[in-house]
Amino acid sequence: MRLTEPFFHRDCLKVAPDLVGKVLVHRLPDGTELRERIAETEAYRGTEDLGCHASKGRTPRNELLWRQSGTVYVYLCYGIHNLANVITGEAEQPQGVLLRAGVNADGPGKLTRSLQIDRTLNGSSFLGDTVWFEDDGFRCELRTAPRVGIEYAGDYWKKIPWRWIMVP
DNA sequence: TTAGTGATATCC
DNA sequence: GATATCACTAAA
Repeated sequence: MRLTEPFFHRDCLKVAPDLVGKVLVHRLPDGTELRERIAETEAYRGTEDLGCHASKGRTPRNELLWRQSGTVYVYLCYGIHNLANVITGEAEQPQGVLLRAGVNADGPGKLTRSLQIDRTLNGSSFLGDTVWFEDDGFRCELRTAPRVGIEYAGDYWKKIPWRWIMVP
């Protein structure tokens, strides 16, 4: 079954682990449906989280973080890679979950590329008919780890275990 | 280990 | 208008 608004309308620290094992579906204009099971997520939470884009203040680029839960936040990183996030929690509280990998796509850039998710989806919703998540009953063990690629965030935020990985 | 890539923020 | 930076990847 498809995940609905209440699933995302929770703290990102709850949504991130729950999203691992779910299936992300992208329906293309021609009707093709691309699917990928999420294998890894990371949580980014609030302006005080130095790893979160929101810590730099509200800008045109990151203002989607303040939107209502279920919003799609896709941005370009290193000029090449589209990174996809789901907005979670209350509106006006900047937080979200980064989709870091799928079972067949090892890395956030590879995940979006294999599902053909790019910045044209930025600002749309995971509650609509273009991209959504499905729970097919799959369950698995998880392990946690520190987040990746935020060397600048300082010791505390760099080490906090807000990354969830599927254990095969 | 390192080049490649381009939008964004931050400084003139 | 110029520049530094970046939640990464592929090739070597």
